[in-house]
Order: sequence, then structure tokens, then C-alpha cells
Amino acid sequence: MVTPYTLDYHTALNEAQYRVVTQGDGHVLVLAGPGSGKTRTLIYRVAYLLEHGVPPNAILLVTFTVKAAREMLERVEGLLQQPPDGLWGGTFHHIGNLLLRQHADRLGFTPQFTILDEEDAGDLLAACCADLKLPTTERRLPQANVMGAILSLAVNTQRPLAQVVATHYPYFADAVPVLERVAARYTARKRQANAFDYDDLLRGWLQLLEQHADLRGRYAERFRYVLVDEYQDTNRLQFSLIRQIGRGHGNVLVVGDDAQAIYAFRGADVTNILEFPQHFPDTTVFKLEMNYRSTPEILAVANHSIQHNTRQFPKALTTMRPAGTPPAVVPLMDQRQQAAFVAQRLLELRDEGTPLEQMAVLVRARYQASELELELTRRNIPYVIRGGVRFFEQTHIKDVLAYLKLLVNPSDELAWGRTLRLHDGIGAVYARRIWQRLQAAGHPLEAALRDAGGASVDVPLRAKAGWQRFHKTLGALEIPEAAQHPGQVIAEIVSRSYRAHVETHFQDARDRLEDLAQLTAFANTYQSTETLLADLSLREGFKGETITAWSPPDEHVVLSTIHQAKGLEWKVVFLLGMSDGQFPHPKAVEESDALEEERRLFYVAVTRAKDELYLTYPMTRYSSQTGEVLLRPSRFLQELPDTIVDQWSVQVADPAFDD
DNA sequence: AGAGTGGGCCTTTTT
DNA sequence: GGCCCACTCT
Repeated sequence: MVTPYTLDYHTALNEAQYRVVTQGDGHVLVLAGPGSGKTRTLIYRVAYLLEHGVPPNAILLVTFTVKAAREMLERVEGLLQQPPDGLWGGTFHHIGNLLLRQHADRLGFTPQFTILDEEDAGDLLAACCADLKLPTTERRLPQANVMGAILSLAVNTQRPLAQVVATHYPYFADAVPVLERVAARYTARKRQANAFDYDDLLRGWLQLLEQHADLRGRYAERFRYVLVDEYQDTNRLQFSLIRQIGRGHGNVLVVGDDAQAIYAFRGADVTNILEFPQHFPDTTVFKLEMNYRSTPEILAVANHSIQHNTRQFPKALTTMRPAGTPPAVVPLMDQRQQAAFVAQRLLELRDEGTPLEQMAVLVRARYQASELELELTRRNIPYVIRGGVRFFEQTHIKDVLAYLKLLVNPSDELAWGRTLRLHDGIGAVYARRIWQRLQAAGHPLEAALRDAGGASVDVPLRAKAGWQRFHKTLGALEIPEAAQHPGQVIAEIVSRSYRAHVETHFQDARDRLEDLAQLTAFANTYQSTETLLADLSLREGFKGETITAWSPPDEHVVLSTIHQAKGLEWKVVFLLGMSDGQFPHPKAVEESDALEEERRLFYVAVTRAKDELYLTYPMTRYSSQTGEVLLRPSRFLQELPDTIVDQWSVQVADPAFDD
């Protein structure tokens, strides 16, 4: 039991935050501007509920990323001096996974189901196309990974495939009947493999609630308080989920900022937040408009810009921070000069006492940072790029995990195929043939363990030798205990067979083996292979980051896309590429919804800055077609009154070509 | 005809 | 940095 009333909510919160925390019963929409203490408000709300006798397991906290959930739960624990055991907190996918592990049988799956990541889904779709003997060279058909994206968008927006194709992929209109066939096949093969893709975790969850009254009742009773973060970025499917679990108790509290909705391209629908009061009866709306982050000058730019949007809740951020310096608009000759300016200014600011740690460079699109990367390298300025290849999506990690997957879920054809193909002489064709034999035997894993010589496997000699090595590895994995000791199993796989594969197939073998050692250590903290696999599938974490505890190496400046900077803040922010044709993205200009989303993206970028903001753009761009092209400043700059920004005119020494 | 290489062109991304 | 396309060499 939580000791009641130890927290001083009045001191910790401002008036608006306090009202949300203490009067947050019923359906509540909290419109929280950037830097307005949104997370703080949420965790205090959770703490308040716990202090007032709500049991932890009656609370469901849904967040946008795994990291956000973890941080919030840690902070709640910090406040209350005890972990909120039993509280379900995580992403939609995470919650869906938990529910489906308990009730998979209702949907015709077993609780050991595998989770397919995007690459796996693409592979399986490709296999489905092969099943259907679709011409692989046909240009009018999307490739498997594009198919995956199309199907996924349809699921997440809960729209018919034909409609999604018509609006987003009109050039594939003719392919709709084929896509429908592939989709049906894909569904069948996922069932066969006892596998869920990411979308199925949401779809399956919704299905459990919609089609099983007992479960609907049980969870409606259990989750009396539902809190959702980043509500502006939810999609239609997620809306349906929230509406389902919000039935009955009537305590759905969502927090978000329609001005920061930037994920429409992947199916998020800002309508969810705009129309929340219409969808959830008797909604109370709270606004958090006091900004604790930025100077008034920076907020003025944000406020002026966002006013040009029409589809939004009216809002105006205010701050109590004293006046600072107006944001600088900095035209440069070209990309190279832009990079040189940023690098030079970073160094100046560091000399004046701002650590690199407190500075970030933001871009609209990833590739826009490449010129700057060269310049930073040249000048020895340490930087990290946020994003990139995810740790758990690297080939060597996925190869090893595939062994664990087939041990846990022997129906997982993808996992069998992947591990079989690691062996010389076995390619796609023989892997499939071997799998078919194993499957025909009833229990594939037992069949595989039994058949040492490959007597039942009808493949050429070379492939048979590969099979025998595979069989030996499999036998060494001590199947009965595998489920409880994932770390040992991984170590076994690596030492018995995969180490050799890494050494012969990858030039950076040492790094990869190091990754695998790290993976082993991480897996050792788990007592269940099943849980390990699920956690890994639902977890972010990038290449180069340590999986256990992330500690940045040295002082460094951050390079990031605007999207990936959401929720973060720095003292000094540079926003690159503020020219017409780069930002807003040209494709977004014709359509007002898309243009408004670009403007929200600009709003997000601007509000990352605490003290100083530099809006830079190249005045020319070189194109091999047309030669030198003059660039005008972005319309987002032109929309701003001259009085609220400083126009800079800088000459940057041309960087030497010393490389 | 098929494979390999170089150059140009890029939205944005979590699970 | 990655992917696709075109061009070239075998």
C-alpha cells in the first residue's frame, strides 16, 4: 500500500498542472504545449491516483515509445519511493503483446507466438508472392516491403486496401486484386507460423475486446484509469482500442498537442485529438500553455508560425523566462558554406562556455546532414547521429535470435529458413524443402533432433552436410532448459557454430562478435526466452548504443531529424535547410493538410531550443541537370514578421580542401 | 544475357 | 549513407 499524502502537489505543479492531476477523473483531454511539463503532469497524476488508493493494476499508461514508458515509471517510483508493481505501462504494441500472450488461444494461436519485425514481414510477404507464383519482375506490382507498407497502412487506418491504394499509391490501382490475394495468403501463413506482425498486436488486441464479451468486461473492470501520452500521434486503430478500453469506467485521460502531430505519413490522424471531446462524452479540456523551456523570442517564432494553420485548437504559449536573443536567420552561399557556418558557430559557442552536449543540429531529411558530417569530421568536432540501423535489426543479431525463435515456437518457418540458410549448401530452395519435411513429421523440432543423418531429407550432398552441422548445433542447445536460460543458449550457438559463420562472412567480425557477447550478457538477465524475444522485438535501441545502460562516450553535438528530436531540448538549436524546395517538402506544398503538417514540424523544431535558435539556408543548390539554382527562403521564414528574427549576413571562410 | 560497378538522388519512422 | 538505375564488361 502506498503511504498516503506524502507529496506536495501544490509546490511541485503550477495551477493548470495541479488541476489536471487532482481533477483528472472522467474523460479528460490535456492539451500540452511544448515544454509545458506534460510528462511531469502525467507522472504526478499517476502518483496521485496511487496515493489515493487506486491499486496499480487498475492503471494503464500508454506511451509512444518504450523509452518514454520506462522513464515515466522510473520517475513515479522515484516520487513514491516504491515501484508501482502491477501497473501496466508501455507502448500500444507492448500492451497488446501482454494481452495476447494470455489469450492467444482465442485467436487460434499459442502463447509462444513469434513477433515479426518489418524485415521478417517483408520476407514472409515475398514468400507469399512466390506461393502465388506472381511474376517477380512485373513492374506494376510493388515489391514485398512496399506491399508490407501498404497493408500496414490499411490496418492502422482501418481503411479498405483499395482505398489506401487509391489515395497513397494510385499507380498500383490495378494491383489491388493481387494485393488482396497476397494479403489473404499472408494472414494464412502467419497463422501457420504462429506469428504476429506489429500490426497484429494491435489488431489482435482489438479483436479480443470486440469479439469476446467476457474479456471486454474483465479488462473494462480492471483498467479503471487509462492514460495515453502523445495522443496526437495515434492512428485510427489505436483510437478504436482506446475507445474500447475506455468503455464503462469513463476515465480516459489523453495528453497531447495537436500542433505537434507529425506522423500522418504513417497513418496517425490528428483528428483523434481534435475530435476527442466529440468521441468521449463529457470531456473536460485542460490546457498547459506555460512554457518552461524557451525564451520569449523563440516562442514568438513558434506562435507566429503555427497561427497559419487552420485545423487546430487555438493556443498561445507563454513563458516567464526573461528576454533573450531573437532567433537568427542565416542565409549562406551553398550547402558547404552552411555546414562551415554551423561548425564554426558550434566552436565559437563552445569557447564561450556552452558545452557541445547542449547543442543540436536538426534537419528535415536525414541526408541533409551529410555535408555537415564531413565538415564536423574535418574539424574534429565529435557528434552522434540519432537513429540509423537498430541494434536488434542487424543481421548477426537476428541470425542468432532465429535459433531461439525456433526453439520457442517450432512452427516459425521464417526462423527455420533463416537458420538453415546459414549453412553452406543450403539456400532458399533447400531450406524450404527441409522445412516441408520437418513440418510433415508433425513436430518439426523433434523431427529435426531425431534425423541426424538427414535420411528423410532429400537434398544434394553439399546441402546434406550443411544439414548435419545444423543438426549437431541444434542437439547441443539442451532443449529442455533452453526456455529458462536464453543467455546460455546464445553463448552455445555462437561458440558451436555462429562464430565461424561471422568470421568467414563479415569483414567486421570482431565488432559483431562483440555485439553478440553483449547480447548474451543482456539475455542472461532473463529467465524466459519467450519474454526475452518479445522484449527485443518491441524495443528500440540503436547500433553503437550499449543495450544495458546507455552512456554517451564523450562530449558531442547531436545531429538529428526533426522527427527524432521530438520531446527533446537543447540550449542551442540549428535548423538547417530552411529554403524553398527543401522545407516544406515540395510534395507537401500542394495539399493543405500536408502543408500544415510540415508547419507543425517546423513548430516542433523551433520549440526544441531553449536559448538560441539559428535558422540557416543555402541560397544556391547545384544540380547536374540545370546547374546552379537560386533558392528562396522557406515560406515558413517568409511568413514570419521581420521584427521577430535577426537577419544575419555572414561570410564564412571557404573551408580548405585539405583532404 | 547477366553480373558488377559507379553515380545520382533522396522525406519523415516506431513497434 | 543507402538504394536504384544505367552502363559496361565478360
